[in-house]
Amino acid sequence: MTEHTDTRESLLDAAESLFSVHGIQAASLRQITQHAGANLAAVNYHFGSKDGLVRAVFSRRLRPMNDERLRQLELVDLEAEDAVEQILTAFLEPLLRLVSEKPEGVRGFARLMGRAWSEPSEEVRTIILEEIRETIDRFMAAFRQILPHLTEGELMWRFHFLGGAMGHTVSCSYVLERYSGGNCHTKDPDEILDQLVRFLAAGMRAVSRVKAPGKAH
Amino acid sequence: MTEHTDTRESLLDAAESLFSVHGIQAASLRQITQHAGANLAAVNYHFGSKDGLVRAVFSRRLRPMNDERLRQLELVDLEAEDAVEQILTAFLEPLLRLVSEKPEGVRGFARLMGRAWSEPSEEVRTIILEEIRETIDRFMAAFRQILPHLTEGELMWRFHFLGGAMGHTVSCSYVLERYSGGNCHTKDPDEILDQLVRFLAAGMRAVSRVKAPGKAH
DNA sequence: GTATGATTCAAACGCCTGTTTAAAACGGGC
DNA sequence: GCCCGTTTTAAACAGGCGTTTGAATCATAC
Repeated sequence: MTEHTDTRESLLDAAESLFSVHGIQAASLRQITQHAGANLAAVNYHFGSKDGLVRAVFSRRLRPMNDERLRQLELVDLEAEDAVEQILTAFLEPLLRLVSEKPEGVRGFARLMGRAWSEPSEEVRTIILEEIRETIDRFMAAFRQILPHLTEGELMWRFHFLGGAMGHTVSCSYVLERYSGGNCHTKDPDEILDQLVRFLAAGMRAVSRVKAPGKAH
Repeated sequence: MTEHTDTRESLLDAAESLFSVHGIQAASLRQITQHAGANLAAVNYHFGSKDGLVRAVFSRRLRPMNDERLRQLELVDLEAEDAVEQILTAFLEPLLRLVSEKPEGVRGFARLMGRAWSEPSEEVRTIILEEIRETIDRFMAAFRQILPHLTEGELMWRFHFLGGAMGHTVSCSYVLERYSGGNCHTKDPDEILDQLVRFLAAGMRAVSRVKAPGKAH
């Protein structure tokens, strides 16, 4: 019988944690296996290669996270005055919630996720993009519906900015923590979410470059 | 006589370009020196170590860029209605201009810069932070002056989001290029600047969490 | 020309990487 | 008891890394 998920899971946890601290490339299999209490060869046995491990680390969390995002999106009232805030919350909350999750490794994933957003490695970006593409399309569609005066290009730019602010926030808000001298509570996900939504909602609502801001073309 | 800046400069160019494509850690000295037409030992001779090279790559561009930012900030009319846009432009334009600069390596620096923002390596972040700290303080002061209703925490969060959107934009707008199917002109710095400023200005102006949005406390 | 300091060069150093191997240990079915 | 597929183990592999060395080359000053 296969499926002794014990060391397999330990490896994922250790990898997730170490990837988030040192970066994917810099975290070696020797570190990871030692941290997981497993043999060096275990990674290649269970995942085929380091690349396979990377893929597994992301897949494990991305799928449930994006499912949750879509679940929350379905509950949004697109007619409401604060529809923009509701959509943003649906997109951001499932990620930000991980920041304060109990096992340390999960918290690491949020950091890892934000950094992976701008990974140099084509491989990593491809993995994430495949996993997240449908989610992005669905959220873009929602924004398109409630912000019809925006051009398609504007919509994409703004979603791009949104992603940048989000990724930067989850991956290095600890920099802000040190720098702000106690003015920012970077450990409180509700605070982060509130600040992010407030900022991004205003940005999404900004007047269009084309002249007619209040009416669809 | 010392100061044969020929290979020294070639090394900086090659490093800048390769760092931006593969990441700092993944770009090897063998790649870099070969790309620069220099000997492997040249890096250690001219810069002492790979770390020294990294430091030099950043310093070469950061100082002039931040000088230009501060120069433009001095010209901003803080009484004007579009003061927020003016400040944002002063901060963003010097970086975005590099994206379209003529030598390929310079363009690379913008990408590198955006990615370095969330580098795992403490070393790299320290280098950048030292170089940029005064600039950040000056821009924060300007925002504080024209947005007095914001709390200190809110100001920092919003500047943090600003940095995230900016970094993400310069480091991986090529992803957007491929994904957008021609709707976004990611090669046109004026277009990028316009979209960014429009979005971020609205975000900076968003109502404060505390109840009094129009008046200072 | 020759001495001098700066620069380049090929070669090697020791270390760490991801991966592979073949043998050992384990664990339930018969 | 033994068998067999799964999992673990220690050891080695080939190759890349940043760095060091000491001799060769170059440019200049005398």
